[in-house]
Amino acid sequence: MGVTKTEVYDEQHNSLATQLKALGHPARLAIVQFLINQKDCICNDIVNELSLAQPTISQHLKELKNADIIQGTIEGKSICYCINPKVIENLATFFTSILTNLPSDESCCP
Amino acid sequence: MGVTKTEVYDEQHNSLATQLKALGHPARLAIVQFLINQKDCICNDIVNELSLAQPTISQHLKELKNADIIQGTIEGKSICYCINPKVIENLATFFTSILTNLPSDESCCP
DNA sequence: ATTTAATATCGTAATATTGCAATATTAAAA
DNA sequence: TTTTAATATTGCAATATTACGATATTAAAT
Repeated sequence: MGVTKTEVYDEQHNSLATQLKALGHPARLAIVQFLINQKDCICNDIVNELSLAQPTISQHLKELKNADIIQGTIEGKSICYCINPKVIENLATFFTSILTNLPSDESCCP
Repeated sequence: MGVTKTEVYDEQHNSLATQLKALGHPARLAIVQFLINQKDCICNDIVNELSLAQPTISQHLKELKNADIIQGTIEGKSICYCINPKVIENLATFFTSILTNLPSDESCCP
């Protein structure tokens, strides 16, 4: 039916999935990378960085914002976007905690 | 046009995106969680854990395997799946490195 | 050899995503 | 006030994803 059955999972998995899904596109990763590389968070000219049309990038930005990965405010005729450190911290914690919970014996699946 | 323009991005972003996308679904996160909770990697009965039909879970497992998140071998009439620690390590590193590269001044985007 | 149990594959319907041209919005600049 | 520049929204076509019933595969158990 093409629609994810979110009601079947717990809230933690659903929100994590939303964030990971938002980052699961190379354009959005490239945008995040670009935001990191910027010293201050003047996030102009993303369009010139990527070989995508402006509406496409705008759409990707919207999705990143919906997933709370980035946050932004309007600054005159441009926009100031930057990364939401909370979410990144959340994700970093998630993966490192998986790592620590993995069995040390890696030979179980040859 | 509905198709991601992978040729526009570098290889690092493309492969990272593949992994994140694979994890960007609550069912697949739940599967990963289940695999972690299992002490040894006998990964049976996932179907009974989730409220999804068996073909659906099989499909999700396939995607996790394609993205190299899990690895498995056939064990008689069942299958032994477990997590690929390399990829998780890779993702953990990615997010922690973002964290360290973030400006300490978080007040740039109010 | 037949049955059983676990998983995979096929086919298909419903829905979501991707990308962009055209157009709208908005606020600074002229 | 008109222009300009940056970004957002709309609409749409192409493609991908999600979910599952039906069926196939496979190897152990009977």
